[in-house]
Amino acid sequence: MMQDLAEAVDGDGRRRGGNRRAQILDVALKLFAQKGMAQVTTRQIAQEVGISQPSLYAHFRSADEIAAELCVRAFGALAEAMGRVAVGNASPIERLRRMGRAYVDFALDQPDMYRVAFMLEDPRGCTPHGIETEEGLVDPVLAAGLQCFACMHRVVVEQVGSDDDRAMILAQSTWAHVHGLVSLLIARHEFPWADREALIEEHLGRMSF
Amino acid sequence: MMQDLAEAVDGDGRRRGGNRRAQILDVALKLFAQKGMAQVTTRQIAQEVGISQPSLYAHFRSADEIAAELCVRAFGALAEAMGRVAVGNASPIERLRRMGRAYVDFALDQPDMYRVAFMLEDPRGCTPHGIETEEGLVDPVLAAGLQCFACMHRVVVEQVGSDDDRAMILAQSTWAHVHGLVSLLIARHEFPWADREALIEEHLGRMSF
DNA sequence: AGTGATAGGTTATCAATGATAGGTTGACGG
DNA sequence: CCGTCAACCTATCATTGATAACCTATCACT
Repeated sequence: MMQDLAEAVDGDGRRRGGNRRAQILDVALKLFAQKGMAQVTTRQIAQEVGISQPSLYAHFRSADEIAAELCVRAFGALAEAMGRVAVGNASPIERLRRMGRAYVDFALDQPDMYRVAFMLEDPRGCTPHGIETEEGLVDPVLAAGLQCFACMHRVVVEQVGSDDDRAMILAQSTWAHVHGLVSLLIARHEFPWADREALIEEHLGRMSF
Repeated sequence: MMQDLAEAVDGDGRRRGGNRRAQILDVALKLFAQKGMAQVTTRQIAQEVGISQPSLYAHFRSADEIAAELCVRAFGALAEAMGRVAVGNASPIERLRRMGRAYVDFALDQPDMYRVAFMLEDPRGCTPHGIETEEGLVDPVLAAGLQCFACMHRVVVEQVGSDDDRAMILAQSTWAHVHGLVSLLIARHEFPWADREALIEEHLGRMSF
C-alpha cells in the first residue's frame, strides 16, 4: 500500500526509466501549479510520487532544495523559449520584440514555473546538486539565471550595436520592464487589469530605445 | 516571566498607550525585515511583543491576516510617499518622474514592506479587520492597492491629457515598468547588477510616452 | 457596593509539517 | 557466498499554526 497513485512501477516497486529525482521534480511542479507553492507539503509530493515522505530526503537534502532545483529548471525553460525566437534573420528590433513576447507567453502560460524562478523569497537557501557554494564556486541557481539573462542581453547588444556598460544597463532595464508586467499579472490577478492583450502589446511596444 | 522583552509595560503587564494590534504589526514588520518573511514564527512575534503566542489570535484570526494587514499598511505608506511628491506645479512629465523616483526609493529603503505589499503569494488569503469579502463588499487589501495605484494613474492621466482606456493601459504599463526594476533588485540581490543608480536613472528615463 | 459583560491574557494541548534515526530489501561485482 | 550500496520503509522528533478552557482587570449600570 503506497504505490496506488504512482503512474507506472515495476513489480517490486522500482521505477522503470528515468530516475526518481526527475519524477519528484515533475510531481512537485505539478502540485505547485495546482495548489500554489505554499500549500504543497512533502507528504503530498511523496504520496503522488508513490514513495514515503522520508524517502524524498534520499534525493533532496530539504524541501527548499526541491524548489531551488525547479528554479534552475525554470530558468532553463525560459532561456530555451527565448532562444527559439531569437534565431532567424529578422531585424534586431523585431527579434527583441519577439523575445519579449516569448517571455510574456512563457510566464503567463506557466505562472507557477515563473514564480519559482523569479518570485521566490530566497531560492538559494539550499543549493541543488549538493554543490557547496564556497568562494569561487558557482551557484547553480545563479548560473541558470545568468544564462537566461544572457539571451536577452545578447539581443539588446545587437540592437544598440555595442557591448558596454550602457548595453548592460539597457538589457537589465529591458528585462525589468518585461518582468514587471508579468510578475504583476501573476501576483495580482485580482487587480482590475485593462484588456490583457492590449496591455501586453502596449507594454512590449515601449521596449525599444 | 514573559514580559522580559516588552519595551514598557505597566505594573500589571498591561500596555500603556496604543493598542496591541498596532504593536503586533510593528513587531511583525520588524522581524520580517530582520529575518525574512518565511523565517518568522508566531511565537517569535509574541515573545517580542511580550505576550503568549495564543494571545495573537485575540487580535488576528490567523498568521496570514497579520501579513495581509501589513500589506494594507504598505500600500498606504507607498501611496503617501508618492502623494508627497505629486503636489506642486511641476510639469506632468516631471511629476511622473518624481513619482517613479519616490516609488523606487520607497521600495529599496523598505524592501520587506514592499515585498509584503507586492510580492506575497496570496495576501488575500485572510482578509483583515474581520470583514467578510462577500459579493459587492470590498476587500481591504485590494482597496488599498487600488488607492495606491490611483496615485500613479492620476499623474499619467494628466500627462497623456485624457482619462480613457488608453490612459489606463499606459498607467498600468508604467506601474509594471517601475515595479519590475525594484522587484528584481529586491528579489535578486545576488544578481550582478550594473551600477544601481545609473540603472535606476536610465530605467526611469524610459518612462515617458 | 454588587453584577454581568467584555477585552486581553494565560496554560495545556492538537494536528500537521519538515526532518532524522535506524533497520530492511534487492541488485551487483568479486 | 558475501560485502557494498542505493533506495526504501517505519517510527519518531521538534516546531509550527491554531484551538479550548479558564482566569482577571476594567467598566457600565442598577
